[in-house]
Amino acid sequence: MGRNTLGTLEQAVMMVILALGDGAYGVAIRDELSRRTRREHTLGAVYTTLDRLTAKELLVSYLGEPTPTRGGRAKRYFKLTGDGRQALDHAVNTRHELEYGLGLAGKGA
Amino acid sequence: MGRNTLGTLEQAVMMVILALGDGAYGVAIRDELSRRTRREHTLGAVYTTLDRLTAKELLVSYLGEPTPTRGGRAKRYFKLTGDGRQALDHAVNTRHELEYGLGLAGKGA
DNA sequence: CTATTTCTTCTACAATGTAGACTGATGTGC
DNA sequence: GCACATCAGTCTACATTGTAGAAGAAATAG
Repeated sequence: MGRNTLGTLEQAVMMVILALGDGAYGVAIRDELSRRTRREHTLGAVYTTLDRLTAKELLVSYLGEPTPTRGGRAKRYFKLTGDGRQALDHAVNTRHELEYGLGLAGKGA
Repeated sequence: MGRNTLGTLEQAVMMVILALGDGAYGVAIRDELSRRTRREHTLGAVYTTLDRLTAKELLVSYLGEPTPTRGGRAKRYFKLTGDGRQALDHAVNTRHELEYGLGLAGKGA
């Protein structure tokens, strides 16, 4: 139990959580993820990933207060753990190592 | 037939193929991949990925001449197709979109 | 108290990741 | 030629990730 290779979605979700700072809960993560990847993602897919990352202790979650809006039940917020941060950094480094020397684009549509 | 999300290994293999240019055949790909990711990969794992990418027409392969070294049988070389190049570029762009604004490291251990 | 909205959990299956055994093709040295 | 060491690629099987959609729980409005 130590082999740690993050999948594409896993990395994406972790990055989105960093981007959202506080306020990183299920629905918000899903929306920001869809926005940044220009692609729809279902809540189920996102939560599954969130759960697995939490099980691997790369994320931790805590419950917030319910907001006084209709249906505003308590949200579960997520943030990276030290291990999570480390795993993500490692993935980013590996990525750079792979891209090194290639003339890969970087412009969007 | 349109769903196109490249996995971590798939992207890595494609990048390594670009990095190797000509000379991108199984064993060489495995070695360069292991070197860049600082991690061992088995031939089986690499070939499986190579086959799947070929099936998706993101790669094409062609046989080379046998080299006159002991056991030097003919190698199967791989290169990206137009679709492959496009899929990789897309993945890279999405990645940048995700990293945008985060202060992610870039230095290795 | 039931309808509706917001958010989360559960279940199931498809796609990717990974390992290791197995097969085929060459040369080497007797 | 024959047994063997090498280099390369194929096949099989199972673990981990990706993805969807249905179901469940909490909250407010009326």
